[in-house]
Amino acid sequence: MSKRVRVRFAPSPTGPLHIGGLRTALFNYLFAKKNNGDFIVRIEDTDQKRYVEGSEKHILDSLEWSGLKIDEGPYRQSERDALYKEKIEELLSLGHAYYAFDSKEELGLHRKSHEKKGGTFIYNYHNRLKLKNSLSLEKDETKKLIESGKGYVVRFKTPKKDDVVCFDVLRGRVAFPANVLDDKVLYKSDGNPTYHFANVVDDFSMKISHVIRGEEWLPSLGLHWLLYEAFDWEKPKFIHLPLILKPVGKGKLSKRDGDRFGFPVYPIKWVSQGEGIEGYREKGYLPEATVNFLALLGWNPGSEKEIFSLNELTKLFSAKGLNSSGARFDPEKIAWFNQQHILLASREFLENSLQEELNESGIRYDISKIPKIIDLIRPRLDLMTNVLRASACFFEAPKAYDQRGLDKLKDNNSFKVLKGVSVIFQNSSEFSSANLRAAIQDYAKASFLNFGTVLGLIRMAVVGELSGAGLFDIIELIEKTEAVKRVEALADYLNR
RNA sequence: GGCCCGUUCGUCUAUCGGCUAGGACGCCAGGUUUUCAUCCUGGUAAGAGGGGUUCGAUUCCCCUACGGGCUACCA
Repeated sequence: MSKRVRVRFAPSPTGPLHIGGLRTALFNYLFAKKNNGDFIVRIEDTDQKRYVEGSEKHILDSLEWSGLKIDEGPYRQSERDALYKEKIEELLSLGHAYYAFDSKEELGLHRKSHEKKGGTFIYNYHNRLKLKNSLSLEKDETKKLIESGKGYVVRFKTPKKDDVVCFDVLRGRVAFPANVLDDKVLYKSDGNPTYHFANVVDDFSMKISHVIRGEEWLPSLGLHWLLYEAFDWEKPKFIHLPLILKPVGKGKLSKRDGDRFGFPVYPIKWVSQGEGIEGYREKGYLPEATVNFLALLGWNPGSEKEIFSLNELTKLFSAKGLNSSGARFDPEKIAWFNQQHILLASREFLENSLQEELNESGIRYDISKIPKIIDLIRPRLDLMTNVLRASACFFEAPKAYDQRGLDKLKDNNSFKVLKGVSVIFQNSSEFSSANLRAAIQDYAKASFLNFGTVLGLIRMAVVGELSGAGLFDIIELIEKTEAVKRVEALADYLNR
């Protein structure tokens, strides 16, 4: 029997979750669900300086909105201090770690002087004996420094070897020359573990089977690998996901790109210091569409199908379909996914969305007409935020007329034509779409009018612009009194 | 600078050595809808460059170029 699949999404609460983070969470989730495993969330809050109030909530709310259900957690590293203390003691006694007393200033100086010479300062076996630490100092000196309260860090004692050979599921063998790996700080002088240490300890203690994370972690794989070996722990499998790149220009997608390109970078709204930045949810995107788009950015199902629900994705997902190169974020494609998912959305959902908007705006409506309205506006809906706009003509007379459209349409005869239409409407015995259409058709023919022009005028009267759902369907729905009123209104407007 | 990863249409991608290089978004044209949208049909457009290996390379290897990431007592 193979090991139970357990994956984790491990964000740090240093700000809102962005769309790239959501994708990492999504791939973890899909992998877990596909393999009947557990999706665990762990908040990596070991750096109290960078902690941002509200970000943990934003992360969790974003996951919930996206439909990613957490099986375990959220754990918080800040609540697991005892574990890390125990493990660092263990590593120290194993001789794989040591105390270091070099000040930040001293290290900064070293770094600077190396940089000047075009090199990089690396703290490891080739120079650690020349630096201030428990390996270079006498035992009692070390003890004195520890007890002095001036602060110390615990560093990893990188073994002296040629190559650290690691394996990544997507990339295969990845080797790092050991001499470029430095003795990373494992425990900070503030008494907290660093990311690297807490991360490895937690992944092991939580029995994580697959570490699925962003490619930005690939360079630290060597360190993590050595850490597992130092503890003699069995390693998880590692999958480093390619990064999401900006739509245009250089670099990876960042939190500031949203403003610049005019598309959201957060799943849901982020509020800080009274200022809110809208997310996909607020901009009218469906979570299904957002998830679908993200899933296909760097992964493919091996077929030509593209539209999937989250549930379908959990059945189809395979790490094999993951690819290893960075992908540019395409706002136009996510818009298309949204449209496709609106086309597929349940009637109830769309009805409720419309009713909510109507209630909020205080618009009175006939509930029995809602289903028909949804049918008419659905293929015209791109963003959920447009439900009201798309259905406005069913509830209210146009507040204004599209002037350019009207100018093209109207002539000296328009007033008369509209009056004629008004009479036909009033005399219509069966006020149905088909009937009305036939009546107007006859009217145009008998009066030697261009049917399209007549239709345009009526549409202008009813909708206020030359677009929207089938004209006679709208008219049937708004019923005779309202239809006549609107036609008369435009006639009056033209007669002024 | 050093280390690591990557490179197929403008963008997301398929291809597990045999290719007339397939699909999707976008764009363009046509059709349906007397509008708009949806939908349908067609078109546009690609394996970075140079070396190998091979009967045959987009596919495997090397070099170069380009892109990306990392290089903190941040994650």
